[in-house]
Amino acid sequence: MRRRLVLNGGEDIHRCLVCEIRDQSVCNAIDDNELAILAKASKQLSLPPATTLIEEGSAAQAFYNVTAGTVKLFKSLPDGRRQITGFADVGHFLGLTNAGTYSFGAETVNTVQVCRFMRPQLEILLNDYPLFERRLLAEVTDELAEAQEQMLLLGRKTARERVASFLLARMVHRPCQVKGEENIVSLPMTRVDIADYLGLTIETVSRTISSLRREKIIAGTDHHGIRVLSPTRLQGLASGQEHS
Amino acid sequence: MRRRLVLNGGEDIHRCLVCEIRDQSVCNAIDDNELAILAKASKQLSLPPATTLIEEGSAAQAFYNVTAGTVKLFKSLPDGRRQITGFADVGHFLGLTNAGTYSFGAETVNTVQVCRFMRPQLEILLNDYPLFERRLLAEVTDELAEAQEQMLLLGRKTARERVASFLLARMVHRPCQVKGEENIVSLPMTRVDIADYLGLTIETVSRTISSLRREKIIAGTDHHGIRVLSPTRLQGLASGQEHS
DNA sequence: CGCGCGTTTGACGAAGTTCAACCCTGGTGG
DNA sequence: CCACCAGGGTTGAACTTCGTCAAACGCGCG
Repeated sequence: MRRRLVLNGGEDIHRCLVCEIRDQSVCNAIDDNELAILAKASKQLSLPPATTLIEEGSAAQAFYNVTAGTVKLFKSLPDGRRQITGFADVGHFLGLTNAGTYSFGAETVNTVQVCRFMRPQLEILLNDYPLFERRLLAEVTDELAEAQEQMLLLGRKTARERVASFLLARMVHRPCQVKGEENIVSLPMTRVDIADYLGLTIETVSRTISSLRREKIIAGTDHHGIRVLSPTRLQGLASGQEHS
Repeated sequence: MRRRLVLNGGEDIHRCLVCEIRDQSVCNAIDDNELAILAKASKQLSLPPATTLIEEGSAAQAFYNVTAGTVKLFKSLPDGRRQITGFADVGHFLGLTNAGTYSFGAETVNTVQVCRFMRPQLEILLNDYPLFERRLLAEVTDELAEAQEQMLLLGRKTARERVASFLLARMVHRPCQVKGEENIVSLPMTRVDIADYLGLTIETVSRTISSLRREKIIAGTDHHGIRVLSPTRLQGLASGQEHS
């Protein structure tokens, strides 16, 4: 069953070997001395902002691993209403599906680098490397837990709670490494994207952020960066402990 | 690596062998002549309505496969607001998680039969039967797609569209087999559960159903059964094509 | 019979959307 | 070099949908 792929050059294996985010992603399930196979199975792409990676309803042909930047995943209604179901950033994969077609769309938010695996290659990896499959199962299970948390947000939280949850999640999940700048939240996406992610309108998002700013819970650096002044109060807001 | 479990009786293997819903579930990944191992790894439980299967935040010790009835999965906020993230019925599993604790709760809706796998046993099955793991990956991937669809509903659909989507999903996904009763939707759960699933209040759910009834799109049999008179119009409503 | 639970219906109010105007910033071209 | 323009963001006022509160209904069960 195991099929060996022949290595045709030195640069391919080099790519995966020096990949800085390998141990953040599913690729860390492949052994160091087998990286040639991984490198051969995938192709690295660099994509400008607002590039469509996946067209909703199109044939499922590829699987992507994000190595730089942020990709938004979404579903739409015929009349154009859109719900962003998640942001895939460094270390996350996208494009897994059982059906023959994608049930969702994907578009780059900023400049993005991905490794693309065509479906047959992915199948081979799954078959040959049990650890890879296990790691993928773990990853999908995590995604599902996140999706459930988001359903709670969309179904039961107020606008304030949604925005607070969003900022908090981005703060803890993607901390700014710069010393003394720990509580800076980076928001590469536009207000439209945030609104479509939180199930609100851009006006409500804008008003809510302004309101949090007036209350000194956050402070704006610019439109794509926010400093959290009181993580505690933000946490309280996010879990709905404002009035109780 | 493969560990053989010893069979200690005839009835255990019999249970899985005669299991009528096996090929609807992850268990169909296990070969007929290996069913003894499956039977040994699991225990069948019968549970009355409103039984807590999983306590939110408790230690993750077991994995369940539903063989009869319906289980609701949910997440809650400290003040009691609740979001039902899905209903697991015949053939579906529940209880998979990466973390050591469950991030969600689970409770039976009606009388339920489950097969319970303790975590160590599940690990063994995953390690020894690649097909089982593959099947589970497929199942979780499907769950994720469903979750995304539900996010679209919760974030972007109106009350009418939500109720229509819900009824339609239950109709196509769980057709009534009785001849001449094809368009009967069974609703084992209460209005509270429906509301908590759709991100609405019981009053709004009730009003919306009444409204659909007045418009002759559906007809009520009793409170836990509804006949769909016009699947086409329901479909139109569900996808938001009312005004366009 | 009467109690309790789940459901339905109505009147009212609040949260968030819609519509519209305005502002700010960065890029382009005269 | 600066004016203009376009796209994203903010703010305000009116409106709509859905939630809240309250009352009544119906059904099953002790």
